[in-house]
This record gives sequence, C-alpha cells and structure tokens, in this order.
Amino acid sequence: MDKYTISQIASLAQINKETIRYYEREHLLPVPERDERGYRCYDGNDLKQIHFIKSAQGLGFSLKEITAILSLQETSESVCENVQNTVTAKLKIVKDKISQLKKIERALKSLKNSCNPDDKQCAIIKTLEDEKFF
Amino acid sequence: MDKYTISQIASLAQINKETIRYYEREHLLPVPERDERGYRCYDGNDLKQIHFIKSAQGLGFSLKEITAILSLQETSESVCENVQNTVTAKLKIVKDKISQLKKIERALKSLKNSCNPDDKQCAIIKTLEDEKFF
DNA sequence: CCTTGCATTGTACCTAAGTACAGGGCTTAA
DNA sequence: TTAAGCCCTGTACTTAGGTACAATGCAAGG
Repeated sequence: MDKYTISQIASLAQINKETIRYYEREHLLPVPERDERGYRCYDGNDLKQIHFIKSAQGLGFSLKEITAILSLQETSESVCENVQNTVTAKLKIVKDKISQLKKIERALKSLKNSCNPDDKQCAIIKTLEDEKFF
Repeated sequence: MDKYTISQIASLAQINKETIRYYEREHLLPVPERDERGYRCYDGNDLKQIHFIKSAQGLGFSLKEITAILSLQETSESVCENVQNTVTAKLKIVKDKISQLKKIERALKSLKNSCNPDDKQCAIIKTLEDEKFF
C-alpha cells in the first residue's frame, strides 16, 4: 500500500494538516503508525476515510454523527442486533435527506422555468408551498 | 392570514426565540411588522421560511448559502439571466448531494445485510470501496 | 397599585469545527 | 556547519451558529 506523510495526505485530500491532527484527536481518524523519525504515516485507506468525512459533512452530518457511522465498522463482531438498529436508523435519516433534497430540486427547477420579469410573485416560496415542502 | 408573536412562532417552529431574532439580524428572515406595542408580528409565510431554513441547514447548506437561495426570490424582476445561472448552479449542488446520499444509502443497506459475526472484515469501508464512493 | 408575564434591546457567553503559532527536533543540500 | 524544510507537541485563536442574560417597558388581573 502507498504511504504518505501528513503534508502529502493533506494535499491529496485538499485539507489542512492541522485538521488531520484535529481529526486524530477527535477519533475520526485512527491513530497512525509512526516512521523511524516519529512522523505520522498514512495510506490509501486513511485518504478514503478523510474523503468520506468531508462528504458526509457536506451532507449535513456532524463530526459526532460521522464518528458514530465510522465506529460501526468495529462493532460488527459484537452484538449484531445493535448494529442492525443503528444502521437502520442512519438509513432512515439518509432517505429523509434524499427526499428533502428532491423537493428542493423540484422547487429550483420550477423556479428556473418561472423566471419571468412579469411575475411579481415570490416564485420559490410559491413553489415550495405547492410542494408542501415545509 | 394568521398572526403570531415571537413566542408563538418559536414554539410552532420548535426553535428558540433568540434564534429568530438572530435570523432577523442575519437577514434570513424579513424585518417583521410591529404591532401597536412594538412587538414583532409573524405569519404563516415566516413559519414556512423558518422550516425551510432548518431543512436546508440539515442538508448541509450554511446560513450564508441559504440566504443566497432565499434572495433569489427578490431578484426575479431584475436580470433574469443571472437568476437562471444561480439557480442552475444550486441545482447542480443539490443533484450532487442527492447522488452522494444515494451512495451512502447503498453502503448502509449493504452493511446491514453483511452484519455477520463471522465476518471479521470492515464491512462499511469494504462496501464503500466497492461503490467507488470516495 | 403592584406583581406577572410578555415583549424590547444590547451584550456576553457557549459549542463545534477548525486554524495558527510558538518552541523545538531531525535531515539534507550548499 | 548552518540554514531550509520537513515534522513534532501544546496551546491559543477564530468563525459560525446560536443561547442566555441584564436591564427595561407595557398592560392586564387580583
């Protein structure tokens, strides 16, 4: 597997070095191996995990929630039922988010079509009302 | 239209009163009418707008971005082309978010099925690799 | 008439999520 | 052999997004 220093992985992940150390402190990233000089050693899995964190964050998950999702990994050999329940709960959140985003999508599409100087009404609010978005 | 005091709308929207005043300061809510006593007067549209803000926030939009989306309303009588472009850009963001959430959804579903005490491998990371999630 | 309860403004405080910097240690290239 | 350029730890600072007072005002009921 490929090995990176903290600067390398930071640049690959488009993220600040300090943020990586912060994620380590907050247990969002595993404690990394160290080389002979005491430098942190990262690999492709770490890079993937950072990408995952940033993705999930952009979708409105807090670092705390992301930690919870990631920690599901380690529990797979423990009580299976708990994992099932947790995953099912996360799945519901994700599905709800998808359906909300689809409503926003429809509202924006409709707004785009309704863009018309003659129309004095608030198109987006109107659209969202039609959608029963709220 | 129905009229609410700040306490009433706060309770209807399940949000702190101070947050409503904060949104007013930050221009996320319009400056409200005042009654004879100088109290803020809200209506159903304000309630909808608050719900919209909370929704969008839960989907990873910052208050700044939400302000931008909401302000599209007022620009409909100005340069139409700008609005088109802005809406198209927002639409892309929304579509990307939907597709990312669908990947997470698939990953979680697959994790749910793979929950198995015999399986020592990290199911979620494995799934996400398969999905080319990152 | 005064307490209760709601509102007002203004300011200060809080948490989450970083970001920056000081003070120090190796290693390599000039 | 010393300066540049990495890394380390630890602590302090910052920004976004709220929350919580303090100090005050008005109006209705006991």
